Amino acid sequence: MPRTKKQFEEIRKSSKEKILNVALELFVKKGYHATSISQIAQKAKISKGLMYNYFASKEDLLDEIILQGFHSLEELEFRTKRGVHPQTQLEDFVDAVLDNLYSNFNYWQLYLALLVHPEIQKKYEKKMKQFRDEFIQTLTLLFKKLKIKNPKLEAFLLGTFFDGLVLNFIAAEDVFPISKIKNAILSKYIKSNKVQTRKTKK
Amino acid sequence: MPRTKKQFEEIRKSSKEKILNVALELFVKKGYHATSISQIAQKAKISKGLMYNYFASKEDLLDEIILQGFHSLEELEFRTKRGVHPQTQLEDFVDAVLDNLYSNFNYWQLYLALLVHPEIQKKYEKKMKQFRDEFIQTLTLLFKKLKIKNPKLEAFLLGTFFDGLVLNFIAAEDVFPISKIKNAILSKYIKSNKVQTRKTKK
DNA sequence: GTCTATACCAAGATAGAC
DNA sequence: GTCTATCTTGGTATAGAC
Repeated sequence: MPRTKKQFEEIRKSSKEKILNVALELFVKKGYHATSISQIAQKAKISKGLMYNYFASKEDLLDEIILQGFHSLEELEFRTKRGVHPQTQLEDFVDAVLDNLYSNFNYWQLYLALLVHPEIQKKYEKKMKQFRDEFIQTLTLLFKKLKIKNPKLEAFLLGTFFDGLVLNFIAAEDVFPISKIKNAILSKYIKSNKVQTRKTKK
Repeated sequence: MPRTKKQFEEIRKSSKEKILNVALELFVKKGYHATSISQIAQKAKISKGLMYNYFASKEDLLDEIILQGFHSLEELEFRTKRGVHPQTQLEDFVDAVLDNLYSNFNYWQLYLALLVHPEIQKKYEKKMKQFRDEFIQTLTLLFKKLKIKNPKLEAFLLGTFFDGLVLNFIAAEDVFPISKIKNAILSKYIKSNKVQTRKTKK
């Protein structure tokens, strides 16, 4: 019996990757503890036993997913181009964050889920703190260039807002368009009436 | 020595309340699924069996806690005083939210923990949506009075910011003082240079 | 109202066949 | 590499004594 393209594709795709993808999806949707190995195996169409060929334990599976997640999040380009007007730099930065937030949504969601429970958070504390610090630092520098008062506080506030944004995207059914959000943010920091000088990607 | 009805009542209440408090603490710290009945019983210094005298199941316990949480959150006074300058109304509103955020921190944290997992969220969806809608509605009205452009979008943005704030209070070790945060928020919506007209509570 | 003992089950993990 | 069968543990929940 000949196999369809899709079937072939599925067989070809490595089992490990399938497990990782399915596990991420379920961990995000139901939470780590509420998701059982059986559920993951079932959805990935493999046996429970096979799981343990690729991962030493359930926790090990989580670790790999989170590592993978941090890697994706780190693609966020923190460095800002030199020689460009700081106003444009801020715009680029906000663009980059919002883009990343959309394209890596699953990982952001996982990141939040870790963040809300102090005990769980501890394990990945160091990497998370590093990520946050880098974020705040870049933004603070940018605000300084823009001559905004209390640049560090403002950086914290904007970072905080982005966290809330992820949260709301998870919860909300009626989402505000990203371009409106972007412009609303920028207008708070850039006094010019013509904030929207360029088209947003989305 | 015979006990009165009232005394029994009080004993009953105190045990139950102890369970509720301990469970809230553990659910928030470790998460619902990661917390076992044994752990709750141990920390509350009661037996596992007694748990089931007060609550039909672990899930029932969670339900009661969440109900209690919503009740606390609802104490937030959404209605704004009439006859007062809208600028002051906004200030009062922000004050009220920040105060509530501090005094009911545990419940806000629980609220976020529910929010991050779509599957869990579904169960309490209706109550949560109602709470959010009321919040946004009040704020939108206030922004309209203040003649701010896109009042509904701005209300969403500020609500989003508050969500992020809870998240950051959970995660961060170095927290910005509440009065600075308050002033930073207000200065974004009130153009006057003299935002800080009154002392904040904290 | 509170405890101990225990039933029952589902989850994580391993062994060994193919 | 993948499966099925099985072990082991720890969890929820119940029964019954005090």
